[in-house]
Amino acid sequence: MLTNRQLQILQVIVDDFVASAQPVGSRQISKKDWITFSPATIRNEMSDLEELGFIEKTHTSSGRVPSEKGYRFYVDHLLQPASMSEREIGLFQSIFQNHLAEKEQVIRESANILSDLTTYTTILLGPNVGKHRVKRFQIVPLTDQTAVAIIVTDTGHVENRTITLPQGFNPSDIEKVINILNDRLAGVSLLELQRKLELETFNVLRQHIKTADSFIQSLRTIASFENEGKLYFGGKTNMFNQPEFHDLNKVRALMEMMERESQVISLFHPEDTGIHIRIGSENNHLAVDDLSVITATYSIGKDQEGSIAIIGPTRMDYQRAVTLLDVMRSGLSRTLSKKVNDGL
Amino acid sequence: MLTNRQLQILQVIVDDFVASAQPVGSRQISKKDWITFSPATIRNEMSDLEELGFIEKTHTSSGRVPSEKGYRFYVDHLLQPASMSEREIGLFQSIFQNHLAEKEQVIRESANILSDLTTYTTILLGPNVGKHRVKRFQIVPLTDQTAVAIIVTDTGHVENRTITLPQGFNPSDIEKVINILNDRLAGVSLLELQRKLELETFNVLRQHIKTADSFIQSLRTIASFENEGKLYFGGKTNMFNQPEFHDLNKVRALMEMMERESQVISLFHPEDTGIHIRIGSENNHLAVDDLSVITATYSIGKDQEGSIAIIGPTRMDYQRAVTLLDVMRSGLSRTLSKKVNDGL
DNA sequence: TGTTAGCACTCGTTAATCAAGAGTGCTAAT
DNA sequence: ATTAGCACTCTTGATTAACGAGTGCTAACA
Repeated sequence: MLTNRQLQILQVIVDDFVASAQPVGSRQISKKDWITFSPATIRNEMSDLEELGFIEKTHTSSGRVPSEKGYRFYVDHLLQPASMSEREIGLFQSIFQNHLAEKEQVIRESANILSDLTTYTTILLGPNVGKHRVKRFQIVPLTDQTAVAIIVTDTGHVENRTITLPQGFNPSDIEKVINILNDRLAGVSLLELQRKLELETFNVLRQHIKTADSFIQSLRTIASFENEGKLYFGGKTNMFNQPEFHDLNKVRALMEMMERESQVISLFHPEDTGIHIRIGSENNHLAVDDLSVITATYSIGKDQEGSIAIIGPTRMDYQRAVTLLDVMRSGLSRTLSKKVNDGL
Repeated sequence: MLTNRQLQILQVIVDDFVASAQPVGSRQISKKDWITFSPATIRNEMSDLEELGFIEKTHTSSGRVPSEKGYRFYVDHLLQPASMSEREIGLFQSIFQNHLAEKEQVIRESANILSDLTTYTTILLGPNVGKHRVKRFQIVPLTDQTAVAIIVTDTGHVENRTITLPQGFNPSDIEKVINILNDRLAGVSLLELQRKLELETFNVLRQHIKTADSFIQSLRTIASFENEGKLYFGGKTNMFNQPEFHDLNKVRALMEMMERESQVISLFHPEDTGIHIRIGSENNHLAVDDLSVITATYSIGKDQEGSIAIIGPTRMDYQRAVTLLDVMRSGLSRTLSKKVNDGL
C-alpha cells in the first residue's frame, strides 16, 4: 500500500505532467506549498514509486513521468469530480435546449462541443438500429423493372434500397407484396428481420406471387444493412495540439485508424454502461497505444443506446474529461429521450 | 516563346522533380541520354528559364525546382496522355464490372481505388440531388403526434424527415395530404420543390385540411435538405507519404480543410465539365496553397452530374493523375448510367 | 530513525565549428 | 554558340563543447 506521502507525490506528478507534458522533478514538486518535505525526501519516495512501477524516467537523470500503472492508479483512486465553468455549462445548454430539431443534429453538435471543451477527439456512436422495430414496409416503383424498397421503423429511422423487379411484375403484385410484408413483419426488430424473412415470409410470398423467387433475392439486400450505429466525429484534428503528437507517424497511425470504421467501433465497449477508461495498451490497439479512451453510453428512450468516446493522449486531463463526458452523457440521454417522448 | 531546348530542359526538370522531390541540377539533366548538350549550356538555359519565371532555386547554389508558372506551362503544353498498366486496368474493371449493386458503393470504391493508384487523396462528389424529380410522397405515422415524411425521387433517392402532426390529425387527413402532395408535386424537381410548396401546394392544403398551418411548418423542413451532393473521400492519409508533408502544420491545415464540407466543395468547379487543373495558389485557398487539385465531372444518365477531384502536392504526377482521372470519369459515367438505364 | 543538505555524475539540448558535396555563375578556350 | 574549368555559395551531417536539469548517494542533523 502507498503511504500518504507517496499518494501526494504521485498526484502532483500526474497533475503536473498532465498540465505541462514535461517530466516532473523533485524540486518542482517541493515547490507546491502543500508539500512540506524537501526535494531529497521526495527523491527517495520517487525512487520507491518507480520501483513499484507507478512512475518512470525518460532517461537516467530526468524527472519522472507517470507510467500506465500510475495513470491507472490515479484514475482509480485519486480522481475527484471537477466543477464546470459558467461558460462550459452554457455551451452544454446550447445544445440541450430545445431549438435543435433533429436528433442527428444534436448528436453531431454534441461531438463538436465535447471536443472543443476537452481539446481531445470525441466520437459519438449513434444508436444501434438493431432493436428498432419495423413500422411499415413500402415499395415505390420507379420503372417497369425497378423500385425502391423502404422500411420505416417505430423510431422514425428509414432504410431504403433500390431493387429490381421480376419481368412482368405488375402494380397489383406490388400491392400484394406490400400487404404480406406489412402483415408479417410489422413489429419485428431489424435484428430479427433477416431470419424472419428467410424462415417464414419468403414462403408466404412464394405461395402468393408467381415470380417471388427472383424478387426475394432483392429483398434480402435490404434486410442486410449496417448493424452498428453511425459514427460522428468531433475534433479529429485536435490531436495535433498535443505535444506527443508532434511525431508524424503517430498522427498518421491515428488518422488511419479513424478512417477504418470497424477499428473505431472496436474502441467502444458497450457491454459496460458506466464510464470506462482504457489507458494506453489497455486498448489492445497499436494505433492508440499511447492514447487513452474514455467511453460512456447514453440512452434514448427505453431501449435505444449509443456511446460516447473521448480520445486523448495517456497524458490526458482525466478529471476534466470524465466530468464533461458524464455531463454530456446524461444531457444527451435526457434531451434525446425527451424528443422521443414528445414523439419526435 | 521558349526554344526547343528550353522546352526539353523544362520537361526534364518537372519530370525529375516530380519523381524525386529533389531540386534538379544541370549535371543531372545532362545525364539523360536524349539530352545532347553540356551542363554548362544547360546552366545558361536554366538561368534564362529562371528569369522567365518557370523555375526557381531553393537557395543560391541549389538545383532548380519548377515554379507554379512552370507547372502551369507544363500541364498546358508538355503533358501527354500516359498509358496504363495491366494491373491498373484490372483494378478499374473490378469496380466497373457489374457485381457492385449499389451506385453509392461504386462511387465509394472508385474513390478508394483512384487514391490507391495515384497515392494522392481523392474526393468524389456525388450527384447533386437538385435535379431529381419527385416520384412519390409518403407519410408514415409513428405515434399520434409524429410521422415520417418520405420523398422518393425518380432516381431512387430517398429523403426522409420526422415531422410532428397537429393535434387531432387522423388517418384520413394523412391520406388526404398524401394524395394532394402526390397530385401536385409528382415530377417536380427537388430544387423547385421548396418554391412550389410555398406558392401553390400549401394553399391547396389549407383549403382541404383544417389544421394545415401547423403541419405546413413540418413539411418545410423536409424540403430543405442539403443541395450539394455527398462527399466520398479516398486516401485521406495518403498525403503523409509525400515528403512535402513531413511538416506537421501542412498536414494539419489540410486535414482541417477536409473536415469542413463547404471548403471541400469549393474546390470543385462544376461549371466546367472538362478536366481542370488548379495549381497551388490558383485554388485560392490557403490550406491547399502548395497543393494541386485536378477535377473532372462524371454524369449519370442524362441529367445527373457528379465530380471527381484528385488532390496532390503541386509536385504531382500530372500525367498519370490526369490519365487515371479521365479513365475513372468515363468509366464511372458509363457504369452508373448503365445502372440507371437498367433501371437500377 | 527519518529527514535533509551537499555534491558528483549523467544525460539531453543547444549552439558552434568543420568538412564534404552538390550546384551555380563566370571566364576563357574551343 | 558551346563548353571546360574553377572559384564561390549553400546545405547537410558529424563532432564538440557548454549548460542545465535532475538524480543518487553520503554524511550530517533533529
